[in-house]
Amino acid sequence: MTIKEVSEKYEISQDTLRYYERVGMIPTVTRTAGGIRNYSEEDLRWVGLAKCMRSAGLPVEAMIEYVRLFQEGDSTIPARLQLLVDQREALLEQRRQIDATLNRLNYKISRYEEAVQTGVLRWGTDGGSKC
Amino acid sequence: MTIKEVSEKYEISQDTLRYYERVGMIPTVTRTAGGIRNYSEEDLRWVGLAKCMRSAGLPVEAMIEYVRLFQEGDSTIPARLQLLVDQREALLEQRRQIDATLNRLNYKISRYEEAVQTGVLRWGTDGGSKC
DNA sequence: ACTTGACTTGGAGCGAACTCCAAGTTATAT
DNA sequence: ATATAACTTGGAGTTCGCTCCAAGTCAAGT
Repeated sequence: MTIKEVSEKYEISQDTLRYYERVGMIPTVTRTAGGIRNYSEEDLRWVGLAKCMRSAGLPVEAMIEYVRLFQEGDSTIPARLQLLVDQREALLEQRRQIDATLNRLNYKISRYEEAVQTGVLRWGTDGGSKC
Repeated sequence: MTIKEVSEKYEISQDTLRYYERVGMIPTVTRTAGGIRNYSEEDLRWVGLAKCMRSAGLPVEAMIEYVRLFQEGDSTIPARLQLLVDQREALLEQRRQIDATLNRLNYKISRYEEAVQTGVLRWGTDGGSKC
């Protein structure tokens, strides 16, 4: 699969695909004899994983480290597990923050909807929101 | 309340507090006769709101726009409502991404935990994860 | 053989959100 | 009165994650 096709399939720019490879966020991609990228099934799985992690906001650095450990072989399995657990914890924390902010946003939105209806904007000190 | 106290209370650096004010993410803070920041209750509420929104990853630009509309008065209430609704939608989308990534991460973690126990790393094509 | 278009690398540039610095001013403690 | 610490502004610098560019190479069609 060419870089163009991968770019379209995953909605990632060609520049970004090359960047991911360059910094080690995915392992070096298979090439043709002429040196042109020819993504294999496995390459595509790495692209998919990279896209997934980035879309949730996990740092590029974490993926780089994961790929590095992966390439070092089975002895790094415990380290990889630890890394994944750490990143999961980060995502759970991020989700808690989002939920707290959603609560606050929902409260404000309800006040504003009321205001748009009645013309009166009631101002609690923000509903005692925890965030 | 001095900038130092606010910085400690909200765990935001003094530089960041000044930056938020400078770019308009919070309205201009009350000053003493000598020109030193003396955060009022209302100023603190703005700081709290800014911190909340940023901790969830909402763009500084959105808060700047919200503050701008707020200062323009009641005629902007519908616009503010719209802005808040848009930001809520962005957060909900972000949370969906996080959940998809958590699913994938949980799957991988379970495989790795198994591997650490048994010494065998079973490799599905990633559990058919949707992300 | 030649043109056209897609691809290559290396490196520079960019927007977001801080973060740091310099030079000067204000408040506090002796 | 004076040293010291905390504050002020304006602007420069940093990090992250891309994104763009230049100069050159490769591949496909005529």
